[in-house]
Amino acid sequence: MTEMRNSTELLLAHGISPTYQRLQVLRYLRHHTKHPRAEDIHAFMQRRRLPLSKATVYNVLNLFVQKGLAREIRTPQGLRYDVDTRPHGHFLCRGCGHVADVPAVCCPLHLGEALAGFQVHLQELLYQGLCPACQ
Amino acid sequence: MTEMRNSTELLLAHGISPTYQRLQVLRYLRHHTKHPRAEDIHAFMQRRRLPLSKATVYNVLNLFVQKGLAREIRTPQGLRYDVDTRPHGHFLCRGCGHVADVPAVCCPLHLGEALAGFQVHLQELLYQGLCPACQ
DNA sequence: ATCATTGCAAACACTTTGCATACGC
DNA sequence: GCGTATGCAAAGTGTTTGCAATGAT
Repeated sequence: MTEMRNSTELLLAHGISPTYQRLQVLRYLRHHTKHPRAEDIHAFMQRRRLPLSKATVYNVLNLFVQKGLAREIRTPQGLRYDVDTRPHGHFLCRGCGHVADVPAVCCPLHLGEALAGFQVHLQELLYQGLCPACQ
Repeated sequence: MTEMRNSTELLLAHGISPTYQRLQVLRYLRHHTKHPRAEDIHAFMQRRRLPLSKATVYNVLNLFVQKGLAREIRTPQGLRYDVDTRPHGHFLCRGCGHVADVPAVCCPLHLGEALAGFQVHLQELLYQGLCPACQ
């Protein structure tokens, strides 16, 4: 991913004080585009012997979501995280478990008369099936 | 809901033997359009003193999903169930927790070139926000 | 009699929380 | 030094599972 700004600035811009652990999590999210689960992040840090407990991973991720820096992807295998908060959907392959991005084109934020009077704050679009490699 | 066929026939048509408990769950789903959680179904049966354990509720719901008789709706508050398996989305109100249906018009099953080569088996579309009554 | 279904309770996975320690301005 | 963040372990939640009892054909 092209880093438009460095991760410290990104945290500050979202009103989050840039601690060591938060930076590690953010950097992981920005460089690993596989939509990881909390467990993946924790395991990675453990492997690298970076200090970051599981509780902190969850705390940090929830903080990011709350501050609008990341979003959750609800899959049958639990929550995954994505630093790309622009409207777009996801495709979950039932074969390999990989989660791919789906362009926003496919998920209209504007509902037209279908939901007139409803205030939409968030949309989640998840496709499930088989990716080319798993068919 | 208009019962096109009775619930026993519906079970049989999906290759499910129509036991008492399965019929109760199916009837509940067909008559309560609020997209209930497993817990709601269990609580309802308890109140009515109908014999149906929590484990059986989960077993039956999973069986229905597996047999294509119902679908899961993944919300921040857990799984909800819907007997309407036709493609359509849902709107979750963050105020009252109500889940409303969103017409299929808004959720294209055909992805065009966006996901060419991917086999789509299932799509889930969830909007979150505030319903007219909660604004 | 046999096979499927149910119910209970225990197990389970994932996430959150309480509280003491450690850190940073 | 004080307010905040972290880490550990325990608690919580929603769901699944093992197994014995029950029910149906």
